[in-house]
Amino acid sequence: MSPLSEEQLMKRQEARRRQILEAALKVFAVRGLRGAKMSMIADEAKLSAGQLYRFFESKEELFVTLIRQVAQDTTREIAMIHDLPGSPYDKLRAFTATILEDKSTQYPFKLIQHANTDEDVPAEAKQLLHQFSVKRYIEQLLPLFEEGQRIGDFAQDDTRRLISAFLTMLSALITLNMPLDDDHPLPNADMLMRIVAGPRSR
Amino acid sequence: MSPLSEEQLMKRQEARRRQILEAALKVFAVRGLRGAKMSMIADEAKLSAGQLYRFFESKEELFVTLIRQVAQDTTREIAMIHDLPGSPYDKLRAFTATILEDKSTQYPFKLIQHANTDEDVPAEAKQLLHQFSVKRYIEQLLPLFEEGQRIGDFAQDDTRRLISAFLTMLSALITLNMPLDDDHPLPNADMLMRIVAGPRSR
Amino acid sequence: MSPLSEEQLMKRQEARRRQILEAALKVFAVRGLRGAKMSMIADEAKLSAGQLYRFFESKEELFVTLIRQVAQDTTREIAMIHDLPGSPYDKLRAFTATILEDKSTQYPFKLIQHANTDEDVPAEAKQLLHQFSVKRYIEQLLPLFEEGQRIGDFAQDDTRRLISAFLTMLSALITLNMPLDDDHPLPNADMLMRIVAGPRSR
Amino acid sequence: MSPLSEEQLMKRQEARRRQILEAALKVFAVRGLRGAKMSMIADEAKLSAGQLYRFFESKEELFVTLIRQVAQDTTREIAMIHDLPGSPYDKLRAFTATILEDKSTQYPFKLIQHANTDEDVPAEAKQLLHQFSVKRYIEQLLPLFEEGQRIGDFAQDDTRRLISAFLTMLSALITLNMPLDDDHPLPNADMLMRIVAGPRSR
DNA sequence: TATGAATGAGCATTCATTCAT
DNA sequence: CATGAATGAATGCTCATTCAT
Repeated sequence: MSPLSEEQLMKRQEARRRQILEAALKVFAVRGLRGAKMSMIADEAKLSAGQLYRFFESKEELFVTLIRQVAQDTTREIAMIHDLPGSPYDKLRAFTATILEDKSTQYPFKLIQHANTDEDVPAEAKQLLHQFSVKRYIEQLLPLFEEGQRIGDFAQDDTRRLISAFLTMLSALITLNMPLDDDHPLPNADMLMRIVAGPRSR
Repeated sequence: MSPLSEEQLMKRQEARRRQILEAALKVFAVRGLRGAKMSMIADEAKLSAGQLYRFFESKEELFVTLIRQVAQDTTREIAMIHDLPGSPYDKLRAFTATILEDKSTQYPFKLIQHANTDEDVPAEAKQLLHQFSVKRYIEQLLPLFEEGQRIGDFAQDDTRRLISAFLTMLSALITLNMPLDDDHPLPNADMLMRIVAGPRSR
Repeated sequence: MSPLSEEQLMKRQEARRRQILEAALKVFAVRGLRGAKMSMIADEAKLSAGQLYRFFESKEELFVTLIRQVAQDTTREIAMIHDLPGSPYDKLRAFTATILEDKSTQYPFKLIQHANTDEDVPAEAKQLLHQFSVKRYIEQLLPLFEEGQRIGDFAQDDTRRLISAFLTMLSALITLNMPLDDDHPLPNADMLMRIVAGPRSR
Repeated sequence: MSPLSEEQLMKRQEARRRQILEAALKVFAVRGLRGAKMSMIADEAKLSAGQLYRFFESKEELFVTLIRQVAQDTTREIAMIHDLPGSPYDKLRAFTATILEDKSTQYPFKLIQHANTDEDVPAEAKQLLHQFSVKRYIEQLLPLFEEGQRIGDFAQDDTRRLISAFLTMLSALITLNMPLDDDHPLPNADMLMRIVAGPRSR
């Protein structure tokens, strides 16, 4: 008989699995599918490379699993925007600021970027993202943006297109990750909100 | 023996070198440092793989050389903004639109993005970019932005910071290259100009 | 502490050991030395992989042990031929038919084939087989064949050579296991007996 | 320009390719698909492992290519039986003797055996063999056997089944390759012909 | 000098064997 | 003792770089 109860084993398995996914998220987010080495993920997760294969059949499966999870997580993350206080503008601004400031929040977005732009990303991963993340984000944010437009705080563009533009810029900004120039920080949430608010009339 | 004069030889050498750099630009821009294979660059340049090594010691040196050249080229490219017609806003908008529409103009920017975000990019390349390209861009655009701010068309942020933000977003947008969502196109020049124009007062 | 007496323990040990050998026989017979995975043997024996190593130092030792045991078992198996009814021809034919029809009887023969033909089989195993199994089989079958020859049912070849040829063909047939062609079954016992009976005079 | 003419290059390529196939035949025949290491094939062909991949995409493709070629070669080999002198029995006996004596003729047969019995052999290879080799062999030998039966030299079994049995035994014998016992050689052609001739009436 | 063939180091993956629990 | 998790050596395959021709 095993010295650990079935339940304990399951828990440990699950913990280990999460540990790997967390490590893989960091490494894949930073280095992309090709740049990430299984050994790096193993190191980051503090286990041997061989162990990874007890949980995931291949590097590719690990990547796709991560994409799947990230699609879920970010959906949940975005859902929380509605609970923030204030007007639609305030909510979106606060949400944006949080993402731009919190490094760990950025990993998922960076991973998504890599999945969208890297070569040799399995088609399944690209599919997953388009079907389950971006489109869903737009639908999630639709009420907020419509309200923002209704009360005149948001630009009067086509709503879905406005959301898409905003997400694109936010995503790009996160991926960029590094200020182009040491003396000047990355654009902040206020800068980004100009996209949404629309231009000052000149 | 040689049917070519010394001078002709030099010319051929130089042409060959430029040919390689041009090919490398395309391939590195699209696939990044790791994704680009020397064989792809050789194919694109219509040369044998061995020839690359007569001009560049290694893939890495080729990459760094390219970065160095691109830093120069883009400086020249940006300088041309001053010759465009109209107000500072008009000039910047036209410049932005051109870049977003013309694929070949995008290669240098994509390369710079890769250099900034990819792992394993030689520190020297990152240095080069920070020192000689972005800072220089900012100084180049400074008069234009100051004029734009003076006549009230541009937001009243710290000027250098405003330029930095604009360039970051432009750069990110170019690199992104792919719309996040099939149904919605990339943000266009007008969207991007909202960053510069500043927010509509709410 | 132990709820089992020394003797009971010994018994359990011995049972366990037999259980492993039985499982290993099946797996090695079907997949050969290299194709057999220790985990498959463990599964087949309904034990953990680690347990195998309490009884056998290595995969190789397990294999050699098995060969040793199989050499003994088959000797006993063959001895039973003498108890079959009828003439030497009848006995041999019945024996052959049984082997060709009964899958479980085939495991030992398949294992022997693998041991003889696979690369990387420890020299010790090959030795063992030659010394203790085939030679012994021949000696065991010698009286039967001599009697068969005496009464004119068997071909008048050198007796040992005739036995060797018959065993070789039988062994090969068992190992082959798969008909070369879907539409035609494997040669049966009667076909094989032609070797022993000798050719029809033409 | 290349220092070698196009034609010379092609020739060398082709020679190299044949060199690899020859080496692979030996190694795969002896060790099977799994047991054969690409490095062994490279060694046998006197080139580096990396080179193999300039000619064949993968170990599997190399294996399947070999199977395809062997299916052709053996068909040609067998066709030559009709040119041998004497009666059908004489022809078949001479053919059998040649195969059993000439080691190099045995590689293709051994390879076919491995392809038929090893685990993890690509389905395509198994298909190829059943479709293009065994069935074809039977059809090729059909006239010979029918003639042999007509003149009473061959047993009166179903002709195709008789051929199948003969081929199976021949194939098994070749694969076995090693005499079961040092003191007794492998069955020879005459032994094998007993299958075809049918049993001596007892 | 130009070619592309050859090498070999690097990485994904598998599995015998060990060992913490 | 029993388990199965962990390790690491081995092997298929890729690709930067070198070098014979």
